[in-house]
Amino acid sequence: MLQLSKKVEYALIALRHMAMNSHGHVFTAKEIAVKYNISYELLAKVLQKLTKSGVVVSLQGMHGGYTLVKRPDQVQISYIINVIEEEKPTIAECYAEGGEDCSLFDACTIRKPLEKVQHNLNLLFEKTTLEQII
Amino acid sequence: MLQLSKKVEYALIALRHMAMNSHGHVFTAKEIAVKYNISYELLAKVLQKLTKSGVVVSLQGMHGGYTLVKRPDQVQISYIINVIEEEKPTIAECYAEGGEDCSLFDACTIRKPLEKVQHNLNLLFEKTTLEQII
DNA sequence: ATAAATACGACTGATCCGGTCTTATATTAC
DNA sequence: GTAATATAAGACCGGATCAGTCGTATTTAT
Ligand code: SF4
Ligand code: SF4
Repeated sequence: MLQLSKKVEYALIALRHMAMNSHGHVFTAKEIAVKYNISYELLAKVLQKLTKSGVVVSLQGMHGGYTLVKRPDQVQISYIINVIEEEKPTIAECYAEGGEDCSLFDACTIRKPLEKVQHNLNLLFEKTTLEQII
Repeated sequence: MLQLSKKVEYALIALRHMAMNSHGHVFTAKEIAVKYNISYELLAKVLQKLTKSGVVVSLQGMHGGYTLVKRPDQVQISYIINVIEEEKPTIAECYAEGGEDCSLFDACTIRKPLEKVQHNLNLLFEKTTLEQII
């Protein structure tokens, strides 16, 4: 309940790892997975998503790997979650994109008031960047 | 991901319903379930938990039901979640009570920094009370 | 006695999620 | 040009969680 998924945690751990060390350095999925005891295949998929979203760039082939290309203070946690989960973090399905198919939608009396909570959650995850977790 | 469970939503809807109407009034699980299109049995279990935690009191037998006994501004959402889920809302298992059995615990580098986010989430759910969603 | 309500635990089906496996492709070293 | 090493991408699986249901006991007003 309310918890970040493992994939998001792995993304944050990997990104933090990259941010901590010299910028421009290339890290392989394997070395990060080993260092932090993360499933290699899973981490690889996470890094692939981060690549597609432009947070890191990848180099294929031998001596390949991933490089962080955004400034840590420009990488919002909300963005990472959005990239990995492929949806924004919401406290109820009706706040997600096109999520008006809750059967209670019309009768629901808490949707409107909870928008404030949702908004505050957005602010929290937006103001928290990679830099904060270094 | 990050979403409140249906049970928590049902609790909030029911509590709001009670708070809106005259204090001291007795509401049955059935009438609330019908009004908001919620599974009766599920709502009943939710109200039972709220009873055990002292947010409402129950009257058994005919003409029984539930009555809100706390002032809306005294009922924190964090408390409701805690009661219904039987655990505090956390963004990672390691922040839950006795939740140090994450296999990454030692190697994890984001646990410490994310405490701040957890703390802010706590504040958000604590400062949000039933009164805010009326 | 009967009806109407809460109390409580067992059960079920669907969905989600962490993790694995397989195959393809790209790049470098030799 | 072949072997080695890396990313890319998608299929697959087993366990856990969760919304919802059911059955049964108990309480209380009429
Ligand atoms: S409409 Fe109400 S019940 Fe449905 S998801 Fe939104 S808040 Fe929850
Ligand atoms: S220790 Fe790290 S990986 Fe484990 S639950 Fe806490 S934050 Fe997540």
